[in-house]
Amino acid sequence: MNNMAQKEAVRQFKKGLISDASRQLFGERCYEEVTVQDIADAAGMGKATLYQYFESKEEVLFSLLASYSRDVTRVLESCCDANQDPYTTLKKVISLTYRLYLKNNRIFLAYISLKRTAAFKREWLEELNALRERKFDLLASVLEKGSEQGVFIQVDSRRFARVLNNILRGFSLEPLETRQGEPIEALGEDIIQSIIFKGILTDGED
Amino acid sequence: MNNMAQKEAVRQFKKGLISDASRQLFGERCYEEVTVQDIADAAGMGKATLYQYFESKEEVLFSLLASYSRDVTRVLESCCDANQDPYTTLKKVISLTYRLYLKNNRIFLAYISLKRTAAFKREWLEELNALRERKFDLLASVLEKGSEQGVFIQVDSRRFARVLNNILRGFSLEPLETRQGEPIEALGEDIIQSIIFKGILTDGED
Amino acid sequence: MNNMAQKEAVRQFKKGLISDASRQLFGERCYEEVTVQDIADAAGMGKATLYQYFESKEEVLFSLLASYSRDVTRVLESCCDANQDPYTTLKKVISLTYRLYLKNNRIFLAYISLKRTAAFKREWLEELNALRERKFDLLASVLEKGSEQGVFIQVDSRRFARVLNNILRGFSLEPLETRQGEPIEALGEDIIQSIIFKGILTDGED
Amino acid sequence: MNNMAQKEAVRQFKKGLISDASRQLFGERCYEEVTVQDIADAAGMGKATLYQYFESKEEVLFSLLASYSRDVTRVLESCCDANQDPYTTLKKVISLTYRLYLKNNRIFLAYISLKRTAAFKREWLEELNALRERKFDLLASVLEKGSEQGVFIQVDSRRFARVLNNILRGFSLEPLETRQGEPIEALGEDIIQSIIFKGILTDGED
DNA sequence: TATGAATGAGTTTTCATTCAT
DNA sequence: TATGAATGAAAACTCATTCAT
Repeated sequence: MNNMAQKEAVRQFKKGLISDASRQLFGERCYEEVTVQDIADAAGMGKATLYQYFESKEEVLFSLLASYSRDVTRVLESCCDANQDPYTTLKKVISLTYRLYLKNNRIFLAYISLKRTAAFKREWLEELNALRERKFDLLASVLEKGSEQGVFIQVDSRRFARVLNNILRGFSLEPLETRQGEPIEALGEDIIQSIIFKGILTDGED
Repeated sequence: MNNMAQKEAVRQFKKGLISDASRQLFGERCYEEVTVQDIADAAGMGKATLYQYFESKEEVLFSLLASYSRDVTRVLESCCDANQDPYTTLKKVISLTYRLYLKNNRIFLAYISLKRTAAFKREWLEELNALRERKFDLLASVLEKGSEQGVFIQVDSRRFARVLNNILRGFSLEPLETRQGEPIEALGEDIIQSIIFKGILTDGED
Repeated sequence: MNNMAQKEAVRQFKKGLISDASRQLFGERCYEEVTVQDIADAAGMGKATLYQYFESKEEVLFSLLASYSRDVTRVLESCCDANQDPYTTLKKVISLTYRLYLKNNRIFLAYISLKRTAAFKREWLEELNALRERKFDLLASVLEKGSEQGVFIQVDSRRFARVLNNILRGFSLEPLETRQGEPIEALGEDIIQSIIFKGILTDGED
Repeated sequence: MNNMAQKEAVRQFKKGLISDASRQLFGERCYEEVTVQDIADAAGMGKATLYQYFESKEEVLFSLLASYSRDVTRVLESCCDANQDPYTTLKKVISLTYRLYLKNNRIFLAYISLKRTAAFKREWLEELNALRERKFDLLASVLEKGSEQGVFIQVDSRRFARVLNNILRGFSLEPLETRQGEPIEALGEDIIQSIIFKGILTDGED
């Protein structure tokens, strides 16, 4: 019978409730400030119930990180599959990646804080590192293709990927730095794209 | 009398001991992981003594942030004063700012977490915001000058400054994201400079 | 109708499954360390099902204690019935009782801890006390018979029974005190019997 | 200056307050039932203060166990030093050891429960094992001397010591088994001594 | 002024028991 | 009847901050 499958579906649905609640909360406040009780309340369940789905508060964060990383990878994969010219591909990559980064900026911050602690399991770290590697592989492949075609400059594509990643990360953190409640006019994607592609010089000086 | 000035000097010296110790510790571990006891030990004094110089752990962080922001401002000011061509000036600005950001990346992270909390006094926030404004003013002035001279592209110089700041911030956080103990070959300043100035396109496409 | 009896038989059978499982577990780990989930798992049923047969974890322990006490009583009764000479009878009593104590030493420990708590029902305590009384009656009767026949020393047979009980209890706890994994050569029953019967003096000093 | 010594003395005094309070509480209720808050309250201090003197609840128990074991050892040493005939010595040993065991019976029980857990540090176990060894050495030496002089029976003195220890332990636990509030007339030491020395047979049967 | 000592508020996690199917 | 899921109560422990000397 598909009783088993249904059970698992329900279970995944409930895990989803917890994930959604925590995603929301971690998006508003930082990891340490959000208590397990908060998450349970927001997910509409008892605190102990949460522990039936996640073994610890850290695992809740991990599941969010993994899901977010998988999203990034998926986005990159679909961009690559599209098989367009490197320039168009990269424009899309930048746009989609930036939006994902922006949405999860506080979770990324929590990751940086927690990954060194003992509570953060080695296997989680390895899974996230693997996803990270995959991300860089995909990013590098796009860049390499562009280099080969003479569209992008010639640089070690791996370093190139790191550069791109760092730039996007930097942009994604800006909203956290500026005072909440005083929303600065968002930095349009156009300017980001422009800088990345063309730099700030008007002309080939240097 | 001179006695008063001397006392104040001693006081500032002791505050400096605490600042130095905490700068060191916050550079190694994240804000939450460093205890007040750790700082007091590293500063060579009792825990209670620390509270004679700073009203709270948060104020210690604030003082570090303020000092670091003032350093950035000072760097920018000296670059501007040098009165060189915009391109040379900006190269220096990027190099020096990036280094300061890199050195204080963990402190910046703590700032993001804490600035919204009640423990972080409004007046501190205002002081830091003022320093931030000053930084952007200086950055924008450099960029504007370059734009006027036709060396840099024409963009709202304020947005331009934010772009630059975000990019440098992004690069400065990379060491925190990569797995400790597996030191990646650092991303040279040259590539950062190159991207910022010239972008990644080989040629004026788009 | 027979249906009723059969139902009750099934019920008793299931209770037996739980008892057997818990006896096994309480023999390996202490009461607090064994969870209700552990017992249910070992008994091959759901946790909630267990509560259809026992009202609480404490009652599971109680049933074990009662069963064990009844075993002791039964052993004593059979020894007395055998109608052998007091010395032979007592030797058998000591041997069999010691073995039962040894096997249930951890359960006895749990009993001591729990019997004062509110969760341990007064009626259970009374039932166990009654069984205890019965045990002492039987023990005392054996000893008294021996005293009357001049084989055993003359002491208040009730106190005598307590002495015997305490000595056997003491021996039965030794395996719990010694470091697990470093199994000491077990203290043979012979030496226990010898001490109890003849003491440690070679000769009637004092 | 003896400032340092005085500080240490005060510290030891405070540790003593905690030890005394916990000894009292662990004597009344079992280890699990006594909370850290209970101990702190009884010692007249805050919960966190207790953690300045002991690193964990387990360490409080350990210190009690160690102190009690040292007491036993000290008693045995003083008995041996007295250099009296083995019989007199052993009588004293039994009497004093029994009293110490009786006083600490519930703590001993807690030890049995906890020693296998991870929270109970290996070094504590080793220290207690060493004290235990020392106890058996002393006990064995008394018994051996008696055996050599032909006063006590000839048995491997080490096994002999274990026998004695087990018997005394058994007696010491009786008060825990009987229903509190219904104090049975205590089993006099005379009968314990008598059994140990002369056994229960009137005469050399077997 | 300098400081060790004291502390309460707060957090994660476990587990026996009940509920809903 | 059988059971997985839900849960509140409880407990150990930490740490920034204050107190007393």
